[in-house]
Amino acid sequence: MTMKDVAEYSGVSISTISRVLNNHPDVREEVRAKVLKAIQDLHYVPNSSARDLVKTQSDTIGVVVRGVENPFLTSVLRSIEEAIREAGYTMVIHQIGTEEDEVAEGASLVRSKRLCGLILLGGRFDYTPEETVSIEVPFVCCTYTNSFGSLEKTAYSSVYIDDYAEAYKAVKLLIEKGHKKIAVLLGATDDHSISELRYKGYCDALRNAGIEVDKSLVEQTRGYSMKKAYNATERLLARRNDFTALFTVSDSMGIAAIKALHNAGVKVPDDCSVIAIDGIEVSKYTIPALTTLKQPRKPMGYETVRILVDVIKGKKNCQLRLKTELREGETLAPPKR
Amino acid sequence: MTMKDVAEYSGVSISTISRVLNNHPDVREEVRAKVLKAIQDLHYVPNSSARDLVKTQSDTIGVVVRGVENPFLTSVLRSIEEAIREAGYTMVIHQIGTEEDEVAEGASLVRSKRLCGLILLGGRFDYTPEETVSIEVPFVCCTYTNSFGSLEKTAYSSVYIDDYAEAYKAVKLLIEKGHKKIAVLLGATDDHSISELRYKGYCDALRNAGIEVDKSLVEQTRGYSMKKAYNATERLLARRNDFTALFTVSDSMGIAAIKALHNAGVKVPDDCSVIAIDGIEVSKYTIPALTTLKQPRKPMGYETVRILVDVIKGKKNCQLRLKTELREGETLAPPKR
DNA sequence: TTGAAAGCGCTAACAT
DNA sequence: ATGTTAGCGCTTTCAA
Repeated sequence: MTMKDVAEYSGVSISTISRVLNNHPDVREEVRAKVLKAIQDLHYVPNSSARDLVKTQSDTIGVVVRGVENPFLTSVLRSIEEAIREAGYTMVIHQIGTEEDEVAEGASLVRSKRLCGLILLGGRFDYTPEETVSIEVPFVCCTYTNSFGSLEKTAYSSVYIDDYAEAYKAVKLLIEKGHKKIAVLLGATDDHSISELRYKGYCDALRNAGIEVDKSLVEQTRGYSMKKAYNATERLLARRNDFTALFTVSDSMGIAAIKALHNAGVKVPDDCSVIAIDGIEVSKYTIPALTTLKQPRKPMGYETVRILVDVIKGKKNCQLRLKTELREGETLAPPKR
Repeated sequence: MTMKDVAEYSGVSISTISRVLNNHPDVREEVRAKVLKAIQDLHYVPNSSARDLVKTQSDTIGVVVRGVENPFLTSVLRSIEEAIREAGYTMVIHQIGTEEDEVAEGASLVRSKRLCGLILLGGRFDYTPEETVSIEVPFVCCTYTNSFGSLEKTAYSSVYIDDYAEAYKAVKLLIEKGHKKIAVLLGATDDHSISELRYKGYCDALRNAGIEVDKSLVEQTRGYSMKKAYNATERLLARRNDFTALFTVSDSMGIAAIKALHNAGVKVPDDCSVIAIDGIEVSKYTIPALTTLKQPRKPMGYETVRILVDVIKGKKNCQLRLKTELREGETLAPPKR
């Protein structure tokens, strides 16, 4: 079933079919109707390979995401998908594992599928100009920006929250409640990731309040699974049982940590307050509901696509910083001791 | 950057490049090495549109999923993706909204991308032969089967759990604990969906235990979001406050229901037991941890792909029924009253 | 073992 | 307003 079949069926040439398909103006209404009917009758669907081949670039935007199992990224992905569709583009998702490199994978995807743009959803913070040139098309980093890298501002776009400042804000909330012994659960303190930035925010919030950072209150999960967060909390508890508050870098970690605290007989929030960053849906329904700084997931996805489309159409690259909003749950209380 | 460039760079013809790319045997080792080097030097990546165009079918498997926001489906998707990659195929995901029709979308995708096979992840249970012929390639229903439809067994494949029997099992567990007033939370009782099947299992488990089905203990959420489940539980509680156990058709609903019960002062499991079906990760970490029948998500994804690939290669269609496994949480107790 | 050449289905420039 | 035709980059006969 090709354009040729449709052409024969409706008694016109294939160029006319093409014109109808692409909404070109110069087709007689009568002919257009006839062709449309033929397309319907034959259940004709254009071959996108042929279409992409002849236009040396497609209308396809690639999204490279490291692991769809992350519920936060999943919900951003959802809004990216909506936005791409609304903008009239097609999306192709490419999932990668923890070890794979999103830039290399993305660059390969661009060439292979002749993408017109690329979205990196949850990636490294330290790209170099050398590696990103290989991407060749406009790209935007979604949920993060090039904090540790050496990219020119004009070379990429990003939509992100200020991880340092937001973590600072979260910890400050704990301090304002009266907490002094505040533990933190994070991926790692020195991996050039979101964790490192948020760790800095944690440290500075403490220092600016005159509290010294105590390394034995810092626990690294070495991964983002709930299981690892649970185990890390157990390690933390084995070492220290006197902290009155806990800051976790993600909601998932927060939920797992609360469970570990609970199982160890530590009541949240009475014995220990907990605050996190993300604001995924399920953490509204945990008991107690998690207090968290909610990332604007929907705007994040929509703005990412808007900026990408703008850059594709010739506008300048830009970095857009979004703000979180406190979603009050039930995990905050003043310290008892 | 095309094969032509690589050909010129390495001083051979494009057919030779093609042979190297496709691992054809008759290429001199020396020439093969030269070509491979050229490909590396030039960072050449084949244009998949051109490749797909010439081979009238691609090595691409399409996955149509209704809403990635469903955490259960998301984790099945993850294993499908792994399995497809391991089998040497490429995956294209197509998300659809609640109102769209997966069969029509899938059929269109097949023609548009010349797919060699299709996976429907979470779809309707009532396909007719007339609509599925349009799919044209082998397809498998993942997480469900054609319980309400009229498809011949030879016309499709599926990998699923026995929703009726598993719901029966869940409710039986509650009955064995001594419960008699058992409420149920589901999407709808008559929508030809997973909810309807599980509702039947609920009814029969009660009847076989000599308990009459009480309609006022049946609450329909009319959707699968946590918010709707929460609100439905509130409606249920407003109507009845004497049930001692609750069966929910999904983990997400179960978590939301527990929250609603908790907020209404009903203690889980002391005042009310809860059991669900799915076994997603987060429900291990809620307080109390949800008792649930865990679906074999990983095997489900892998078996789906294995069967699809088999059918693509000429084997017969088949329906594979998997079993759940009880994951004991902390939401089951005998009734107090 | 290698090269030349004919399409795969489509778009767009050109011709009518 | 409509038809003819030259590719887009690749695979695959067929010839050498």
